[in-house]
This record gives sequence, C-alpha cells and structure tokens, in this order.
Amino acid sequence: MLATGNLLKGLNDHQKTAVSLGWGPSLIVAGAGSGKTTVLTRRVAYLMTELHQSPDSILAVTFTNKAAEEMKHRLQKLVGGHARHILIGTFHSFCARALREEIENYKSPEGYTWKHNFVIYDETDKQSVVKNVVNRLNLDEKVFSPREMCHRISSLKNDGYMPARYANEARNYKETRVAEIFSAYQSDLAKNNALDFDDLILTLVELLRQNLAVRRRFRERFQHVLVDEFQDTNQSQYELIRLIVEASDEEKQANPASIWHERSLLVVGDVDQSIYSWRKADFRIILGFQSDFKESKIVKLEDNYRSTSTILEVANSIIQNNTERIEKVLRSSRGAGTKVKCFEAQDEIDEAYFVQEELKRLSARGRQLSNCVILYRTNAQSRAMEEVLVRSHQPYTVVGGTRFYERQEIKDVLGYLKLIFNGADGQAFMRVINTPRRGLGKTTLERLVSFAFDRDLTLLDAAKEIGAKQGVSEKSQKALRDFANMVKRRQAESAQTPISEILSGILKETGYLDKLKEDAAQGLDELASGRIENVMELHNVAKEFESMSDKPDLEAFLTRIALVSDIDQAKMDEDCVKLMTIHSAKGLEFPVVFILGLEEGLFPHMRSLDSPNAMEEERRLMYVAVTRAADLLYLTYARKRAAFGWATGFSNFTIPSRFLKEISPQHMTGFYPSPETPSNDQKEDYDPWDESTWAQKKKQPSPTPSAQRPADYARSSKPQVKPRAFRQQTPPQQTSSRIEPKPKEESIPFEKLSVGDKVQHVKFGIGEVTQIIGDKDKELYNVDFKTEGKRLMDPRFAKLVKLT
DNA sequence: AATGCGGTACTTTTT
DNA sequence: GTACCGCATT
Repeated sequence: MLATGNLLKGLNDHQKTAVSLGWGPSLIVAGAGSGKTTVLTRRVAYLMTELHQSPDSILAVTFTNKAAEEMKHRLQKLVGGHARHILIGTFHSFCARALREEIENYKSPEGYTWKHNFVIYDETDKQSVVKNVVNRLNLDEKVFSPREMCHRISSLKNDGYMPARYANEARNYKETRVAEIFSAYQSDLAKNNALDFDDLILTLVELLRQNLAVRRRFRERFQHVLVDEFQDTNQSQYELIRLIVEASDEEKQANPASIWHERSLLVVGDVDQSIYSWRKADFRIILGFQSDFKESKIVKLEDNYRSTSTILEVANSIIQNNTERIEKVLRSSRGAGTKVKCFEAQDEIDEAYFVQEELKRLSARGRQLSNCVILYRTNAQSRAMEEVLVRSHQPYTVVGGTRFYERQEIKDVLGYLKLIFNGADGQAFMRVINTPRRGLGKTTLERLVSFAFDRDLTLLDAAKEIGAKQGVSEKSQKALRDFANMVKRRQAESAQTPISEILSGILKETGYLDKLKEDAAQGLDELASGRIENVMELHNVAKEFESMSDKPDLEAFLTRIALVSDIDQAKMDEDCVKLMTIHSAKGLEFPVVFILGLEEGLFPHMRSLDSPNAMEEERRLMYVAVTRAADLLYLTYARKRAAFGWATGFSNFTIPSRFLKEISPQHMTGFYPSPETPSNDQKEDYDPWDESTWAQKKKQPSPTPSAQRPADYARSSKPQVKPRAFRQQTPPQQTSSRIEPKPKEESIPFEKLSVGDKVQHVKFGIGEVTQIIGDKDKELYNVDFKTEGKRLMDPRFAKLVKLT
C-alpha cells in the first residue's frame, strides 16, 4: 500500500485538497480532463490508508461499466488486493446486487413481491410485456404504442413514480389509461419475478424508505459513498444516495452531532458534460447539492492536464454558445499542439476512407492504434466505418452498438438459462418453448397462456398441468410436459452444475445446436454458421466467467449479462482502433480522436433541432466528444449520407454542423465551413492528399492515393457528378470536378420560406415551417405536416409550394 | 403448424 | 432501404 506522500504526489493543490477531505459531504466540480478519476481513486485509497476506513465500507458509483472497470483497475494498482473489497459499480449493478439480498423484504404499495432469483428484463422483454398488457386491456396499439408506453413508464420510474402514485396524479383520459397500463405492467413483472432497469434503482429506493432495518444496515455498511458523473444523476438515483448517506430521523434525534462522524459523501461532476437528460438525468441536482447538504465543502478542479490548448479552446468556443451553464475556466497545462483537422467527405464511405488513411499514416509515424478512437453520434454510423476497416484489414473494436447479447441465437440460449434460473419468467418461456420447433402452434400456446392466467400459474407449471380439458391435443400435451420436465430437471441440478455445462447440456438436449448445424449445412440460413460461432462464444464467456468470478453461479452470470453490454474488456487493450458513440466515450480519453458525421440533423441530431434545451445538450455532447482528445482531433462530415434518406424520397445532401461553425477558424486546418465565407468557394483548391493543403487555399498537385477503393464498391447507382472523392483511385485528372458547375438540380431556384409559412408537399400534404436550419443557399426547412409529423426538407429537392 | 410474402415502421444516445 | 411483424397461404 502506498504512503500518503505518494497518494498526493504529482497532484496540484486543488486535487490534493479533494483527495484529503475529511468527513462529511463534498462536491467536486471537475472540468473535462482535470484528473477527476485520479482524484476519485486516490481519495478511495486515502480513505483506507490515511483515514483507516475499511475497504468494504466504501461504495463508489459510476455511470458506465467502462468507468467502473477503469476505476477498479486503477485502484488495484494503488491498494492492491484490498481493491476487491471496495464496491465499485454502476448504479444499476449496485442495486441489482443489493436487491439479490434484500428484495424479499420488500412489498410494493400495490402488494407485489419479488424473490431473490428475479431476472432483469431488457428493452425487448419490456416492450413485449407492455404489448401484452395493452392488448389485454383492449386498448389500441396505435394509440398506446408499446414503444411510447415503455418510454413513459421509464420516465415515470426515473422520476420516482410507482403505479399507485401515478394513478393518483393521472388527470386526463390518456394519462388514466397510461396509469392502468403502468399498473398492469408492473403486476406482470412481479408475476414473472422480473424487474426492468429502472426498477433496480426504484425498488431499492422504496425498500430503503419503507424498511428502517434494511436502511440502517445499508448506512452501517456504506459509510463512504463516492459518485462519479454526478451531473447525470436522476431523481431516483439521487434519492438512493440520500437514503444511504443521510441520517434517518431516529438517528438525528439520537445523536445529532455525530451524523457525519467517520462518514463521507463525495460527488464529482461537470454540468457541461451532462448528456443524459433523456434518461431523466437532471443537472439541477448537482447545482442544488450545496443547498441540500448545507455543510458540504466544494473543490474546483479547473486545470486540464489532458488536452492541448488548441483542443481546449475549440471545446470552450463550442460550449460558450450554451446559455444554460455556469461560467467556468479550464486552464490548459499543455502547449498549443496541432490544429484540429477538418475534412469534408463526399459521403459516409469517403469519410470512412479518410479516417482509415489517416490511421494508416498515424500508425506509420508510430502512433499506437489503440490510442485512437472514432466517435459518432448514432450507432448506425459505425457500419460504413466498419466496412472500410474490414476491407483494409484494419483490426478494430466496436464498443457497444449491436450488442452480442441481443443476437437472436444468444437470446435463445440465454432464454433457457433464464428459465432455469427463474421458472416464473414468462418471456423466457415463450422465447424457448418452440425453439427449436416442438410442433407447438399459436393456438396451443394461446390456450396455455390463458390457462396459466386463469389458474395463476407460471407458464412452466401450466405446461405440466394443461390437459385435454383445455382443448390441447395429446401430442401437444406431451411436448409441453416433456419441455417442462426438462427445465425442472435442469433447475434441480443447476445449483451444483457449472454454467458452461448447463449450457452445453441444453444445446445438446434440445437439439438447438444440431438445428443450427443442419441449417448451416443446407445453406438455408447463411447466418447459421455465424450463429454457431456466437453460441460457442457464449460458451467461452461462461467458461471464462467460471474461472474469473468468485461466485460463478447462474445468478451472478445472468445479472452480469443483463447489466454489462460489452462482451469483454480484453478487447479494449488490444492494439486496434476503437469505435464508439460519444455517449460511450464519456469519461475516457484518447490521444487521437476522430469525430464523424458533423452534419445538421445528425449531430446535432434531428430530434434536438426544435428544442433549445435538447440543442444545448447536443452541444454538451459535442463538448464531451472534443474533450476526449489529448493530442490530435479530427472532425469530419459528409456532403451526402445514405443513411439520411431512409424515411423519405428526398435528397441526402447535408449541411455542415453548426458546431463546426462555432469553432474559431484559427484552430482549424483542412476544409471546413466558415461562418463568413460561403462554403463552396473554399473547396476548389483543397486536396486531402497533400499535407500542405491542410492549410486552406493552397494549390498543389495531388499524388496518387494509397487507398485502393475496390472497384466493385461503387454504391450509388445514380450517376451523380463525381467530385474527386477521397477513396477514389483516380489521380489528378478528375481534380477539376470539384469546380465543375454544380449538378443541375442544385441550381433550380426555389422559393424562400420563413418560419410560420404554410407549404404544400406532393407526398405529405400541407405543413407548416417550424424552423430554418442553415443559411444562405444551404437551407433546410423543418416542416410540421399535420398527418406525417415533422420532417426535414431540402428545398432544392423537395417540391414545397408556399400557400398564401 | 410452418413458411413466405407483403406491409409497415424505423435511428438518437445507455443501464 | 431494411428489418421485423402480422397475416395468409399451403
């Protein structure tokens, strides 16, 4: 273990103060890159070594699994094996863990109870339950779409509402129905012995509220609570923290003076990095912290050790455009470094080729590719990038995205495990009862469901008891009974069988693997061989879990899988470039950062365009993205983007993101849109291949690109004017295309519109212009159509007729 | 009961 | 444009 000297070594005065705080509540306002994680980890070590607190009295909560891993890792280095006893995790994993032990002490106001072997329902499970409920209540799925209902229920829960409470507050027809759906949904979850993500937090909150004994136990155990990314806390999470940390009334009366004796709360956050308001995170919580905890101390960390001053100034110039923020200075401790490189691509493939070429160059210059990250706003954007990386044999890791555990075959196999773990899980039952086929059809299953519902049985028990009386054929009865018996048998032996063995047992006995092999052999399903690999991979994951975990049972395994989306951490360390959304990158740092898709409607996202608050959140997201970079920052956008045109027939031409225009030109190099000059003028002399043209307006002949874009890659069948794209093999001859006249369609004059104008569209009918995006000749109109909702229209292509 | 076709809805962001 | 869902067909 380290001595104090070492714990405070290399820290600045503010950081030292933060690490060596005494008892009581404290708030650390930590700007991006200010050494927040260092402070947090050293603080934990300080608590142990200097303040002599036991490691298991410490609870550290982070927002993402990655942040938790990082913290564990660093603490391991600081305090060695003792780190194992410190509870570090996300809110959700902490709550899941706690509920495994305590949930049987809980009874909801509605009278629902859960058992310790509850399962955690994901988005799909949730929606399917909601859908069932909506149908059962004879409500129209169109009016009460499962998607929207899930969202509403989630919002309510994050605000701390349970069905009974909401029922009292529902005012109009719709709210009343939502309350009914909410209530039935919650009842179904209880019947299935299942909780959703939001319940994990809320149930523990309610439990701590209603059960003083349990609350006392928690308070005695967790004397030191640390919360990272506090600006992203929502009401129910904050409530949870308060319940653990604040004295109960009885304690206040008993000994008011010693409430904070050998007890501490440390919250760390940065309002400028609040990017989860859609999950009901509320940065006003961090702003109100000092008034909620009157005795709290505050430490500000304003020295940035991560980024070059250029990158910092870029970040600052962007975030300055937000009105809802507290002025804060971030002092740079590094030199100016390199200017930010900006690139205009023809389309998303071109954009990807540019990135790939830069990676190659950086790698040739000795940059570790593991030090590079490619960030984007939406997961869908990874696809183009991946295609190009695969083609150039460039190893990469996608973090998050289409998750391994969401694949059909994985969900199937996990369905068996879940059913074995929790026989009440109706979702799991329905998923696996006929996979692989057992000759059971829709009618049989419908009868089974209603039989189970009437007799208040689990589907599994109903499968054993259902008979001819319910109109089920002899053959179906046998299939159901056999299935139920198999599950029961495996349940009985599950406690003393390793997960990997249960898994291979299922794969064999059910014939699931044989079915896949058969499909693969017959070539019926070209995905089948991949599926086999995935199933095998899951087996490996189970094996690994058995050797790593100190409690390798089904419970721990399934909990982990429900809460940790990344398949393994190991891939993070390999020397390959990483791809992730900006949200996932939060809290991480990389020497080299690429930010893709800086286009209006993509980033900032379309759905933020008509709300100032949402727009400010997008800007904070951009701020987070930029401040991930330590040395080099690349910003790219594409002139057109295929993914943009899915919903409509209109053109995919894009407008550069407003965030690019918020950056002072002096910090940028390459081609970028500037607020002053119309963007078209800048293009002609730009050659992305020549480094010297990173500076604007400098004419150079272009060398042959090394990126060999495969000939078969041509994607657009539409013969557009082909401007010299990054990925093209074509050397200088075609250079001129950049300055060729614009495509004809672009020059068709169109009628200028303003906000409030009524317009007519061939396909969508009458609508009203609610917003104008962009300027000069590059305008987009956000049009609200009565029937179709809001759409982003490009007047150059969409035929909009102004109505008077 | 299983398959295949056609229609619809879909893309924020994560635990 | 595609992926999924529901329906109708065999």
